[in-house]
Formats: sequence, structure tokens, C-alpha cells
Amino acid sequence: MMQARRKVRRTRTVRDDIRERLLDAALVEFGAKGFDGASTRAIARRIGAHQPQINYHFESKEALWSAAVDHLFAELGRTMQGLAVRVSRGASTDVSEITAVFAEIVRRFVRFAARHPELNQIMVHEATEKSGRLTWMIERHVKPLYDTVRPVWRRLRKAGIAAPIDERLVHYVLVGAASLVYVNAPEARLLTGIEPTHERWVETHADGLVAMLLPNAPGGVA
Amino acid sequence: MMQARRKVRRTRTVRDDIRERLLDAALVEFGAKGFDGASTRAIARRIGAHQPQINYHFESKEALWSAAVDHLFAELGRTMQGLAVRVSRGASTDVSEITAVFAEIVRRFVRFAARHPELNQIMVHEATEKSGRLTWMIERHVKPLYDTVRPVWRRLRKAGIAAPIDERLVHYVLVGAASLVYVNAPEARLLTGIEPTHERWVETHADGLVAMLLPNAPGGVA
DNA sequence: GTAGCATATTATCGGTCGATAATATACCTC
DNA sequence: GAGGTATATTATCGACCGATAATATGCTAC
Repeated sequence: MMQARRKVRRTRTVRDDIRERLLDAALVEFGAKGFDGASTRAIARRIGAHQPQINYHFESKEALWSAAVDHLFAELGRTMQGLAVRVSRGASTDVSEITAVFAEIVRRFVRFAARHPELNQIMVHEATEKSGRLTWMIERHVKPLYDTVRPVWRRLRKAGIAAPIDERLVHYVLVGAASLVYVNAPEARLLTGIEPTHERWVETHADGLVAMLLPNAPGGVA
Repeated sequence: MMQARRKVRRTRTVRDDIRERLLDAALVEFGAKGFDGASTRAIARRIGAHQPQINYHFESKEALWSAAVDHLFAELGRTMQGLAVRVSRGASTDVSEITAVFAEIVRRFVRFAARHPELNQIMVHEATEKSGRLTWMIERHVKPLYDTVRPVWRRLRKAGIAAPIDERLVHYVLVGAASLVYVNAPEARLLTGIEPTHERWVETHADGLVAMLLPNAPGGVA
């Protein structure tokens, strides 16, 4: 049966920042639905692109995921800028400075968790099951942070300033207490009636955590 | 082409506890992979059953999920037995008793989170996105717990015993700090090298949280 | 302005999903 | 032990998934 082979008119939209926009869209989808639940079609649709563009600009769905996670942890690194250095240097013998640094770490982490819930959402989605993605993310991004904070906490404990939480558990106590209300913001809105990401609540939250974790900070923590 | 229509010999295994076993298997899978990521085939395979049995014994994948969640929250309810009653009665004017009750709530919750990571895994998987399942779970199971603990915390705050965490945020601070290390146990094992579900660590964790949340409990908390 | 190239768009593949129809088997009742 | 019923097993459906081949389009270099 003869078909009129009419050429289809297509218009082609060109954008220079597709890669970056795909990364942002991927973070939202991966954070909300997890790696398996998120579909490349939904990620592409979110920025008005087509699904195969993901495989063009990235090697695969996994490569997109990795790039997005790198992107986000880089942002976290910038947020924490200056703090890791001050701790690992020699100045760290001064307990009051360590106290101030730790408090600042907590505050910045809380603010970051509120602004970028995707990070802790992705962590929590991935870490419920052993996988290649999980080990990759731990080795590359989480372990450095863990190894940085742990000695700080140990010294604060020895100085009698910190709450009695074991130095190996404090990472999960801190991250859990700091991030859950943002990770589960859709739930928190329904349950508490407040908007947890509002600046007022974020600061209240951060202040509370600092006071709770460092109950014996001399004269409180500024 | 004529085929020898030979009757296939099938053996049929009968079990009386399929429903219960499917619920347990479903919790593990839903906890590890989330609702979308978990497949009914994997759930059935986990107990040596076939996928269509899920639709026979339950109406749908969602119905299985709801039944499994009900099952788990019922177990949590049994774990907390006795505590809710003591608080909501008139005896609650006695601050030292409220303190003891709250401490016991924390301890039991930590132990439950360690033994049944599926509960908080499912919560955290669902609550990253608004959905029918989320609102159902909040209204039916989470809100009652939230509404029980919140007034307890308020009184402990007024008595100057509790850490300075807002009564609307404390739910997420407590649940996050108590559950993350078990929710993300696969990560915690890799990162910390310890087995977080070991009784020794669970009790250390629980003791630490109680002390951290109630820094001014008179004479410490037994 | 045309050739060539980067990339956007369409079409399609094999695989897995949840659901259900079709079928077989074990148990229970009489 | 025959018939009926509950449920286990197989087969199959349409939908969606990620990946990739096939094709079209716009931009750049010359």
C-alpha cells in the first residue's frame, strides 16, 4: 500500500545549559522517588526535553545519577568552606574554637539540608540497601565528612562540652536530627502544619540542635 | 503442526500462613526499595511463592503495602503498651513520672527502630513525596503518636528538663536521631565498621539520646 | 551558501512491571 | 470416593522502563 511519504516538519530547540538543567531535574526526581522510582522520561519532561537526551549528554541513568550527586556534594563542600581547614590545622587545640567550629558546622548543615533536601533524600533512599551506588557515594563523599567531624566530636566529648553520644554514632544522630524534617517535608507539613523550610524554623531548628549537642558549652554558643 | 498435548504435571504446595509470610516479606522489600522499587515478584520469591498469589490474598500491591504497614504499626503499638495511657491520665502532673515515661518511650522506640528498620525506612521512602499512601499513613498511624508525645514534651520543656527543641520539631529530631543509623544500617556498617543493631550499641544509642534530650533530668534518668 | 557536525527529535527494541484469565491440584464434605 | 471449593500455578496482557538506532535540524567554518 503506497504511502505518501511526507516529510515531517520538526522544530528543534537548542539550549546551552541542558546538562546543568538535567542535573537539577535529576536531583529532584531522584530525591523524591529514589533511583528506581525516578524515570528518565520524567526527568527530561521536567525541563521540556526528550528522554534520549539523557543518554546523549550522559552515558546512562546511573551516570546521570552520579553526576547529580557529585554536583550536590560539591555545593555542600562550598557551603562548608573554611571549616574543615580550621579544624584539621594546629589551631584545633583551642577548645573554644573547636566548639565554635562545630556549632557552625551544625548550623550550616541544617541550612543546607533545608535548602537542598535532595541530598539527604538520596542518601536515605540509597542507604537502605547495599549497592554499587551506595559504596561509591560513601567512599567518595560521605567518609571524608565523617572522618572530619569525628575527631572534632571526640575532643568536645573529652572537654565535657558535648552530649554523651558515642563518636561513631554521632554522625547519624546529627544527620538524622538535622535532616529528617526536610527529607520528609511533605509529611511534616501535613503533620505539624508548619512550613519547616521557612527561615524562622530553620534557625530555630539549628539553634536547638547546637544547644542539645553541646549542653555544656561555656556561656552557651554564640 | 500437531502438538502432543501432554498434560503438564504440577505439584502444588499448600501453606496456611501465606498471608503473614507475605506481609513480612513485603516489609523487607518495601523498606529496602520503596513502593515503586519493590516488585511483587521479588516479594513472592522471597517466601517461595508465585507473584499472582499476592493479588489473590490481597487486592493489589497497594493493599499489600497497607496491610504490611498496619501490621508493623500494630507491633509498634504493642511495644509502647502502657506508656500512652500513663501519660494521658491525670497522674501526668507528676513531672518525675513524665520524665520517666518519656525516657522509656525513647528507649523503646530506639530498640524498635533497631529491630524493625522497615518502619522508618518505609516512612522515609514515602514521605519524600506527597501521595495517597503518605496521607493515609500519617492520619492513621503517625498523627496519634505525634499528638501523644507533643504534650509530654511541652511539659518537660516547661519544667526545664528538656533540651530547647520546639515541640513541633522534636518529633523529627527524635525520630531522625533514633532511626537513621538503623534505616541506613547498610551504610553505617560500611562507614563506621560497627554493627549498629548489636544490643550493646542499641543501648548505648538509647542512653545517649535520653541524656541528650533530657539534659536537666534531676539526678539523671535511671 | 554549502559542507559538515553537534545535537535535538522520533521510532523502536527487549525487559520488567502489576494484574488477571485460564488451568490444575489438593483438601473437605458427604 | 465423588463432587465441590479454595487456592496454587501457568500464561499472557498492556503499560512503562532505559537504551539506542534512525532521522531531522540548526549552527559554524570556510
